Amino acid sequence: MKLLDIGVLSKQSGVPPSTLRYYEEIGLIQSVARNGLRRQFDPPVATQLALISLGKLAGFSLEDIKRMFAKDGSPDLPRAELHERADALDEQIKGLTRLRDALRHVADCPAETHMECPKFKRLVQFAARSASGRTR
Amino acid sequence: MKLLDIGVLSKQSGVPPSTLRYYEEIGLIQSVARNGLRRQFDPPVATQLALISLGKLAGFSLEDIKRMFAKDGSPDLPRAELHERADALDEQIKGLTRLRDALRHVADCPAETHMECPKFKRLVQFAARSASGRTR
DNA sequence: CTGCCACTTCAAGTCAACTTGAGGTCAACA
DNA sequence: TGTTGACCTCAAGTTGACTTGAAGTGGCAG
Repeated sequence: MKLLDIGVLSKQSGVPPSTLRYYEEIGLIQSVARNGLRRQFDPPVATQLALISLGKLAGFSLEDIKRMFAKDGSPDLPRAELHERADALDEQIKGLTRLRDALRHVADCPAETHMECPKFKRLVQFAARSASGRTR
Repeated sequence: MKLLDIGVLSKQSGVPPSTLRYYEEIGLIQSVARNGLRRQFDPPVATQLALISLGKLAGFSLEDIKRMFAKDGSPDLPRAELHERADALDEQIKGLTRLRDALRHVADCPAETHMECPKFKRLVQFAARSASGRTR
């Protein structure tokens, strides 16, 4: 199997080498060899990095993410918890969707006073409610 | 108009008083009066707080959020930028949706080796791609 | 064989977003 | 009138996620 030099992986993934080293230090990813000094990674690490960036996007801490995946990078949670996470994501998606709708409403609504606009308030309160099943 | 004591607002919104003071310090919200020592807030601040928590959920920094809203808390961006933000949210929602789908797939897929499963990889790579229009 | 450059380690620094602690104040209740 | 409790200020501490800097190394290009 062809290995990826840290520099190559970094370029490919957009993640700086310092961050890759940091991720390895905290056990989030693993290098499998060295070429001289240089870390070499298995290609699937690229998928892992994609997963990590998604996890961050979803607001998970690196610790959370670490707990969600085995060292080979494949998800490592009991079925039930996976569904729980997925459900939580659904909630979050709902919140973001309503925030988006609120922004679009504001862009199109001629009213001066959005804080008083019932439609706006409804959108925001609703959105915040579904958002309050918190992650961070 | 009835004002809210910081303690009341805190209880109502779930945001600790220390955080409310901090938010005021950085100019994100404003108290309008004091009762003795105690800060008093206008009720619409509650809506502002909802908006702030949504913004954080979406991965915006407090600085970003501050720039997006006028001091009265109503969104304060040119129309075009509002649409841009909304579009960015759409991208983020797509990413999260695919992450969710990936998690559900894993929960239901009997394969041992998700990192090799083409469906899983496809979901993740796709998701990461739409996520890379970055926010933070 | 000599540079060069991207890597290496390790410690320390940075930034955002809060929280905590010390020492003080006020109003309301017993 | 005195005590209580929730607030006040201001400075310093904390946590997570990195980045930066100093001092060193290894392989490849010329």
